[in-house]
Amino acid sequence: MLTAQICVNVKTNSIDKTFTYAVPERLNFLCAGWRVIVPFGPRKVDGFVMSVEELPGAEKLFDFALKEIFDVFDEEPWFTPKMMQAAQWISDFYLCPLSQAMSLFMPGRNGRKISKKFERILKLAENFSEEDLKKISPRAKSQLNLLKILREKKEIPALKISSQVIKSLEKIGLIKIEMRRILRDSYPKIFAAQKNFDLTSEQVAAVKAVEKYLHKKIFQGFLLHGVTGSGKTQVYIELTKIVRELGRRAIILVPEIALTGQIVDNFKARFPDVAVIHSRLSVEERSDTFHKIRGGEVGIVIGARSALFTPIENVGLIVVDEEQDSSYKQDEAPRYHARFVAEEFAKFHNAAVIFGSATPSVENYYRAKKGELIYLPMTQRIFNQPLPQVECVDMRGELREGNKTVLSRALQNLLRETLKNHQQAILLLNRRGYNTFVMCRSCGYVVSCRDCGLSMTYHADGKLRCHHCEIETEPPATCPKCAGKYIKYFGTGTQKLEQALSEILPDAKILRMDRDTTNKKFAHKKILESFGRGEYDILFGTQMVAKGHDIKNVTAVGILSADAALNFPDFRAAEICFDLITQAAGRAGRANFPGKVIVQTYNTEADAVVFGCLQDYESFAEAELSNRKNFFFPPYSRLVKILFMSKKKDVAKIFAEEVAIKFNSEAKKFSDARQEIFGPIPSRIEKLKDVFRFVLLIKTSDLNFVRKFLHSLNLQKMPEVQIDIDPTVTN
DNA sequence: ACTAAAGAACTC
DNA sequence: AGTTCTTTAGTG
Repeated sequence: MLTAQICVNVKTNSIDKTFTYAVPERLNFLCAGWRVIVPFGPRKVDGFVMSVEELPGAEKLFDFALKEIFDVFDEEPWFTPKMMQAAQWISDFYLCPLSQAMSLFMPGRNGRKISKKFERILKLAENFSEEDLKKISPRAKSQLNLLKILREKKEIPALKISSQVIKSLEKIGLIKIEMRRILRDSYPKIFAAQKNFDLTSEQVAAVKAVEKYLHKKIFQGFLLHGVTGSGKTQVYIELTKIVRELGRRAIILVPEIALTGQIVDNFKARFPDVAVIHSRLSVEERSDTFHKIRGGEVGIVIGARSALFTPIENVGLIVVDEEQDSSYKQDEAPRYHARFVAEEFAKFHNAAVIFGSATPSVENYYRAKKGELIYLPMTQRIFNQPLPQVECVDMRGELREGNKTVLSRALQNLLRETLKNHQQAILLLNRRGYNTFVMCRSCGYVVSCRDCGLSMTYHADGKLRCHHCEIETEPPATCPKCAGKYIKYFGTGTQKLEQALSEILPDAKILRMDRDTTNKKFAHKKILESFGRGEYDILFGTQMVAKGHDIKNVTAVGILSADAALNFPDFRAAEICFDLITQAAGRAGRANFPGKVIVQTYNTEADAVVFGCLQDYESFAEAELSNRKNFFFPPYSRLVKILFMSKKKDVAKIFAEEVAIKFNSEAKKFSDARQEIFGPIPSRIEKLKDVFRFVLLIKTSDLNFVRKFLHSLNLQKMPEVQIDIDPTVTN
């Protein structure tokens, strides 16, 4: 009997095995990779064929009757062997069900039918000859006309041709009709020729270093550490050219596609076969892109982290641009880190992986120092532009001297001067909304979200909004706790900054960019283009103003609250703060004018601020590494976060305590490696929709041991437990 | 003794 | 996840 191992796509953790199904005769062509529909219990679900084998006497091997596969989903296998290998690896490493890992490789979460658009194409019949023209009555002018056009153009869409004409010509066998799939692509083709500048010697060196490995077709990781404006993109392009000439393909990962329009444009302008993949594409667009990739028409895939999960074959190069960016981590299951997965995939493909950044993650910097990654430094900006001059302003001093606004006097002066010189400025304030929290002056009550307990932000439309779950409420007129009337609004968000700017600089044309103004597709691009054309003087907003664009006339940058990032209770806070300062500062003075940057802070002594203002990555990284070493944080350890949930507070906590005790005793018995377990502690979001949440955090130098331990307790199968390997948020 | 509700087991 | 089977708690 022909049987198949099927991974059923049901949304649950408790199933992590395949099921054996009988393959009916009419589906005897099935092989690994097909998506199918199978009966499962009382219902029908979609599933993935993991393997097909002839099992003689299968009827007797099981003490139940095998069910038959019901139907197929597509016209061809959906998963390539590489995709299945990769999914299996993700499932094993991140302790998630295989079905969940497989679902990453589909345009939508489940295999629902996706509408495909077809058009009818007219062609001349193969045996068409000049003689055939005479067969047609001279009165049938439209028919003759069509044949003549087809003789010239070989094919045309049927849409504009009268159906009667097509019918009669097809009837006598002079033309044929083909169906062709229309592939939707919302990215316009770019034809503008890009100037090719001569590479700097550092760029040449970087390209040469990688090129050796590209030719050898073996795995190797690289850290391309280039200051902002050093031309990392050009290095990616040169390497992609080499890989394409070798007949292999490239994957270029960028943090969030909306913020990185320029990299897409640069690639599209130079290569004819670029596909763009990211989460804002519709399922249909993505499905069409998959189809193109599967057909081998695509040489380069650019996109956010999900661009790793396409049917691309024969990959020679994977680039992870801005590798330190936290958006590479998926914060829902499967909780993979695209930076790590990219490296693993590069191993599968015998490809080179390039991590690029102006401020590398200290993890990768450490690996580069050890020689695990080949270090490619680029310290010079192209055209030898000087790095901008950075000044640090202590906001405690401003307050003492009577300036209560969000803009220090130094920054106000810089903005005035910039406007006077007809140059542009960028201001970064990493909080959206109007006021960042609402508090009762009498009892200190802070209005917080009913579901997740985080403080609510007041928005200019008069609503309070939770920035975690986006729930909306009306602001209370009196305190819900003590009924007091003195409800006050504190903290400045981008909306309030907008008002402050228009008061301080009434003549300036200002443009806000944050999540609230960039909801629509391509809104980022439109805002940046408009600013780039000089239609505004000041662009201000959240961190998205600091990323991935290059606007020539920007000479001033203000970072309004550099240490807001520092106050997050997270071991990466300093790194994020340093990164933010460097990114923002890098926007200034990229063309002919030297830039000036003002960093406002309440914490002038912090390493991240001090070295950030000095633009001294090495010193910062060394200081940070020594901190990480002291506290046994990555790269000196790896982290595993386990979240326990329950409607009853004690149940979650007690279970977590039991796991912690068990871990300690098992670790003592079976592992010599250094490991520490913390908790249970209440999660940052202590209670979400009536469910209590407790966290255990494991620091380990033996990740395999921890994974085996969790597996032995079957924690990955429990719906009330979430496992996060290499978490970015530890609470 | 009986019933309703909560938990556990199972899905080829 | 959704369904069914099993155990437990609640009722008079």
